[in-house]
Amino acid sequence: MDTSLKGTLHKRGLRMTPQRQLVLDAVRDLGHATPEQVCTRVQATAPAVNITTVYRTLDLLEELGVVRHAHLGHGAPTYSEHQHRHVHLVCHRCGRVDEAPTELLSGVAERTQADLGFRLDATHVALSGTCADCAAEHDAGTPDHEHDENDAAARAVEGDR
Amino acid sequence: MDTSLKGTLHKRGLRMTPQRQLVLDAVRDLGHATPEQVCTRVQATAPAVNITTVYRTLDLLEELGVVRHAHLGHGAPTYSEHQHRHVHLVCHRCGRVDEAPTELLSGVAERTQADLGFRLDATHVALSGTCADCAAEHDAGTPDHEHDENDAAARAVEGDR
DNA sequence: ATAACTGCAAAAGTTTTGCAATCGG
DNA sequence: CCGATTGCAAAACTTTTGCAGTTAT
Repeated sequence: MDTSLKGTLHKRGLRMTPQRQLVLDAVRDLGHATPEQVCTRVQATAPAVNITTVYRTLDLLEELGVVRHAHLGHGAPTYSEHQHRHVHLVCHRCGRVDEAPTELLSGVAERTQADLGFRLDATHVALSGTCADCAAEHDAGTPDHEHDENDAAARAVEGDR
Repeated sequence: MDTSLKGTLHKRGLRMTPQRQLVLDAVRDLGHATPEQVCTRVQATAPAVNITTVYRTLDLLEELGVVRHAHLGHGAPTYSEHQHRHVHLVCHRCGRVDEAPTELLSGVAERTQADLGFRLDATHVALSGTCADCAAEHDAGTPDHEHDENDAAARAVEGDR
């Protein structure tokens, strides 16, 4: 079967366009990207492409199963290739996104299935925490902040319970 | 130490107001709620309260460590009591939110710490998947949809690779 | 009294929609 | 050619901000 984007589109009576190829390329290159980031990347090559088209194309590619999105914490969803399966580890201090193999959650998946009948989709998940660098900084006593997450407040009350 | 909201506020030179109490009550009652939902709930009692106040109050309560927010998948963040620690399991078919004890992820936390130095915050996380009911429906061959997530598309292409 | 707080209106940011022009097959 | 696709402008939302009036202490 035809696995190319063009082929996938044609099967549905849809058309191949330069914009669609560029959006897909951008998603592939960027790894995890918000619609805005994808748009910027696309516009580096084709400045005329409108962000509306990016939104529409991302939706379409997702419907086709070519890309998927995950919610990595704050506002915007991020898109990545559907094939690119992994667990996201988002640092809520610096925003960095680490990746881990989906096997990381296989034990958890078994337990949610057994206990609650809940089938875990490991790839759509974003685990939140503090990355190695920020943890080191923090331990070294550098109390700097640059993000919106509530880790400071959380820690502050950690002892309350 | 004074653990009441009033006391917590006073320690910082802030004031107790009916609005603040109502917002906190709403968060407690609702379990997981978006700012919009909190606002609706508050307005059931005090219709004059503005959504701006709800946003500001949620931010404040979070800063005080009284509530926390988590990103449960789609757009809006949801707020819950800070003490109410658990892992969220969001069904991307029906939107239902199950809860599981944070211990569910303790093994994972150890591994991310060991492998990547990543310190997992289990409570800020939303694990995504299919809840028992929707899984049953799906297995029974009822292909109905009501949500924005990409599970259908994902499954559709599962065989492509 | 007086500084914190609130409500309102307006701004800012993001995503969606309507439509005429364009372009792929 | 014909209908899918695009770009633009405007709409629809959600969240934030500025300010004058109100209220807790």
